[in-house]
Amino acid sequence: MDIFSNITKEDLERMIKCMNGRRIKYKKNGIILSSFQNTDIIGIICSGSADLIRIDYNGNKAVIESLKEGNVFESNMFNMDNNELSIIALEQSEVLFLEYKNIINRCGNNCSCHNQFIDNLFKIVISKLNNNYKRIHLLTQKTIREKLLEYFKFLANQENSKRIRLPMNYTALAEYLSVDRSALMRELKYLKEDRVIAVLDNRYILLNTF
Amino acid sequence: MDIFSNITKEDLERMIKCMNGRRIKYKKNGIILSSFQNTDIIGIICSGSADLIRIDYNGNKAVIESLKEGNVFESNMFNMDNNELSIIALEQSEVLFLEYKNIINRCGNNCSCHNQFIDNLFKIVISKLNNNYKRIHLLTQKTIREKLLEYFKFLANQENSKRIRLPMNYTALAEYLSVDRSALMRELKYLKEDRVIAVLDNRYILLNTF
DNA sequence: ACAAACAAGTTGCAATTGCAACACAATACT
DNA sequence: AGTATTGTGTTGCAATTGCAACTTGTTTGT
Repeated sequence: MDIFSNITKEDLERMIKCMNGRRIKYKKNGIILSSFQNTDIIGIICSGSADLIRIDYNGNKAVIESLKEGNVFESNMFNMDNNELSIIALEQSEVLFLEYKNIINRCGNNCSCHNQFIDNLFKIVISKLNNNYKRIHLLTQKTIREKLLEYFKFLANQENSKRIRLPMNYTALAEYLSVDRSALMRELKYLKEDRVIAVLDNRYILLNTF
Repeated sequence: MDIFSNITKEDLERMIKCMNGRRIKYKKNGIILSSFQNTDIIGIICSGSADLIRIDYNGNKAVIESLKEGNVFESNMFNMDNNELSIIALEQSEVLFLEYKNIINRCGNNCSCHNQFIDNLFKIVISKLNNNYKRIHLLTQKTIREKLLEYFKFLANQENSKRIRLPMNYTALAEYLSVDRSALMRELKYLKEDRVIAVLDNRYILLNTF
């Protein structure tokens, strides 16, 4: 899902001007956005990567969203609660900022590319929403076994096959499911012993139930 | 957050026509939308209430979102995965359907109310996203105690007071945090014993830490 | 006003899980 | 090529949690 899909290069350049676009470079650990600024903007990671993090009342940092090249963030979210949200560059990165009000209230030209842009943006946000619902579904499963099986079934459904490939390593999966890594490994072992799954080489898993 | 805020009644009526609006009444348990239909629409609950539910591979129903009067749902989400999502009326309800394509590609009139509508819609979706991130933050806490305290701190921050009012009952809270209700009650008791919180009459709680 | 339905509160016990502390394999770094 | 870092896999043990089975309040409906 690309924010610029179905938009020609010429239209794009014109539109970026129209939306008061500014490209800014950040060093590693640079603060791309924090709750203190409260401008409504849309940001696009042109190169590099960044994390959207929440700093909670105890000072703990939690990664809410990982942003990679081409990904989009919406600053509107920042003013919602008194939550301290920040976006931090993980490496040397370039970000394109667009003004929210110029996205919503388009210029007089009524260019169709602008509609396409809003369509893309809306679909990106909806897809984020959907990812969240999925994760919530997994997190609300009672046992690690259930979390794993539901996750595997998501993948199997997506790939339309009993043979699935994990898109992340076990350490990351444990974090995603919010369980202890060693406990996850143990449960995987039990699942193998019970012949519910078979782990093939590398990161491939075969589901015996579907 | 109202989808029609800052839009006059006259503009509204015009716009609804423009977006091919259709009002449909449903009986209790009526299917407002299911994954099988794949039209891109925005739905608004005019009266009554409904649940957005996921039916998983075992046939278990999980409520993803509770929709009340004035709330909005986006059917775009339905075509994302092979997930079986449905919206079911919980009581006699009326729903206004608007065509997504007519929302994005506006009519020639270039009316400002249309921009306002897109602004409202976008902010609603962003606020849903934000609610999800909050819930994920709570669900990823390791212990019931941490879940409760983070939840209380959200509320205290929102109300800017150590004295908070729970917006739901304990049964609903246990479900929201995905923990056993009796275990939640037990943890509340421990929190009281440890003087971390004090439970006032009804549903008011006083936080001793902040 | 009464019953029925729902919510709060309690507790023993067993199952699940997190934690700590490892060994070992794979990858990345210089 | 050798070292440092990161990921995998294992296990004992203690802490947390879910479950079951209750009792006691509190609402709601007729």
